[in-house]
Amino acid sequence: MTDDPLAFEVFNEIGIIDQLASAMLASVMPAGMTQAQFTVLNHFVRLSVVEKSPADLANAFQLTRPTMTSTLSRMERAGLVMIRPDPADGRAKLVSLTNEGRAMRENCISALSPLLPLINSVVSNTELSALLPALRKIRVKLDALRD
Amino acid sequence: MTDDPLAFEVFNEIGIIDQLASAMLASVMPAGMTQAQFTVLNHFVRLSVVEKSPADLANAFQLTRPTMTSTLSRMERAGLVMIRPDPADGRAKLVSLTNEGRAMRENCISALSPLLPLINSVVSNTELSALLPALRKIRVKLDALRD
DNA sequence: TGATTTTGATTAGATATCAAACTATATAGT
DNA sequence: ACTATATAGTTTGATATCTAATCAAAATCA
Repeated sequence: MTDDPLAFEVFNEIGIIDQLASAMLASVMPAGMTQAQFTVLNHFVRLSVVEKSPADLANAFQLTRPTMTSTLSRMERAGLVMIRPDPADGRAKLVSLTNEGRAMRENCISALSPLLPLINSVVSNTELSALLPALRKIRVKLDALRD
Repeated sequence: MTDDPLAFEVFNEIGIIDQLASAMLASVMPAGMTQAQFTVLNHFVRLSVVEKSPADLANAFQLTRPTMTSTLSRMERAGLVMIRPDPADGRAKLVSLTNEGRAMRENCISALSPLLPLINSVVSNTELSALLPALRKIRVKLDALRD
């Protein structure tokens, strides 16, 4: 059906899967919540981060600083994060979660859990385990290539 | 490091890979060209499609019709496609490639080819072959889930 | 036939994303 | 110290994407 190079076919499948998975995720999220914002909330909680600069956050997610500025502004407006000037660096700022942000993260986690059985009905954990190391390796190397 | 459900980790890796791969792709594309538009050009050429409605295109790429309207408008403005009313259905339209569109697709293909050796330096074709069937299966089943 | 529902395309309004350009502060180099 | 360079954040302007709402035409059905 296609005579694309193998790599392009693989990346094409990956793109479609990402799109479908993101759509599923978005459809169960609390109103107003997005994947980008959830990722930020989750980062703080999972890594027990207290304060982090927008630039560090952008780096952590492989996003540009303008993108992070934009997402953080929305989150601040929604009361999910607090942003203050960095006392040690006149250029920088420091972002931290509010209680509301932590609560919203909990809501998201709860909202996400019904997805798991659905996904497991589609792919077994065995298959996922087989996939994960290969994907991780590709991600790491692809990331390293950006130079 | 994480105790996320396996599925979330896999989808997370897939998301990052998609982002990195898309960025690589975008960086070599001819000026003004985007992945979304290339996908449309490629679809017409690869499947030898002559004319197709925006709705059919949207379906083919799992996109909403408004998204397709938007992309097609830009492509029409850029002279890459022609859009005419469907004589057989008063609601519908028919999209076809212009010569300029075909030429642009060729340019994109040429621009993309230098990426292959780069990618192959990161993942072998053996690994890609191993991955493809599993990814394809997940994509198909995930797609079928949208109901 | 006439009313209801479905479908195709668009518009409006939102978020996410990027690159390029700008401002302000910090760091490095001479 | 002074200049040049690098870094942090933002603004601007673009594309892609979504949902919700609208309009027109087709298909269904009663």
